[in-house]
Amino acid sequence: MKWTELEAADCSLARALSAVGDRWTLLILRDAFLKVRRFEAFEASLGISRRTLTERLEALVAAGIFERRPYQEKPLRHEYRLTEKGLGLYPALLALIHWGDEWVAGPEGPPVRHRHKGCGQQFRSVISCSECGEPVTARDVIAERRGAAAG
Amino acid sequence: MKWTELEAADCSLARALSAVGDRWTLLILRDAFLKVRRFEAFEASLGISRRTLTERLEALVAAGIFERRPYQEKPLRHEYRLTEKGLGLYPALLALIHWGDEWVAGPEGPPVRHRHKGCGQQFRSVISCSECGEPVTARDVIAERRGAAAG
DNA sequence: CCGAGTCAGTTTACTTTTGGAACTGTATCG
DNA sequence: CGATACAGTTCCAAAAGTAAACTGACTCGG
Repeated sequence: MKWTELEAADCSLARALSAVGDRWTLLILRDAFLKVRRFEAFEASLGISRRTLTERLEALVAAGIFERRPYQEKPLRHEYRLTEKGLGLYPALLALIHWGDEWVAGPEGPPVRHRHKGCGQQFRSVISCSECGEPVTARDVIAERRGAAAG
Repeated sequence: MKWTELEAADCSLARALSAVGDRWTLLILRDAFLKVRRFEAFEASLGISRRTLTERLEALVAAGIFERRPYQEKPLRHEYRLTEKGLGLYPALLALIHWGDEWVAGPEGPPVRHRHKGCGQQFRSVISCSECGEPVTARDVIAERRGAAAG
């Protein structure tokens, strides 16, 4: 199977992954959420090869997750900024980070804490139900395929 | 950079990705949450090459995300089941799926809907603050590095 | 004006990973 | 006995990734 085929799959996860389901891509997004915007800054922060970085940035722009916009002329230089679509990935990143905090953190605990501007507290992300507001785990959910019910 | 180095990074996302940050791995997990457990079943469902599937399953077992347990003797056969650590990835998967639903679904809308056993309703996942319960977006969060504050 | 430095890539040569198909080995079924 | 099921393993070619050097527009200091 090729990754272009995945895009056409009738599965939101497969489609999401065809856009961002790659090791480097997710790390690039992490940096983007930490305000990294320029080619050299991504390279320095990640240790990614320049060729691969070029490819990933192009793909993310093509996917509408980054916007490539000039930040100076003479010489013309561009920076990469998250679009609304890109910002929408934040919950997924946060969920992954908090899984990492819980299951694979070192002895010193999570390296980064997150503070909620709204209430001023350090927090963990909680996934909850849009309808009743209760927290949701894998065991609380039934997946139903369009049309018929399914496991 | 090699992916073994990533594991040692002082970043929960990097560590999480060193375990599951790969296109196939996430799709394997999707199937696992849909009760797929056997080698041939994963292969048929995914269209992954047998070699790559073998590798990924071994890595997931080594990471403690899958447990490999016999389901028959004569001939001895094993199945792959999610551990608690693996089940803990559900919020991240769900967040990614709902991002896919919102941003990359086809004209017919999301292929799979999720129903909450607790309240019986179809729902979307909402990421919220563990302290105040309010929904959280990228703009509501300040990341603070261990020790000192940071952007 | 010259040489060094900055930034964003592109090119080249080499290594690693992946895909796909065939092969292995145990066991059951008819 | 031959066919089928299952879970891999092995082989080779193709694709993707790496590091390092190169390009090209421009700025700055002297």
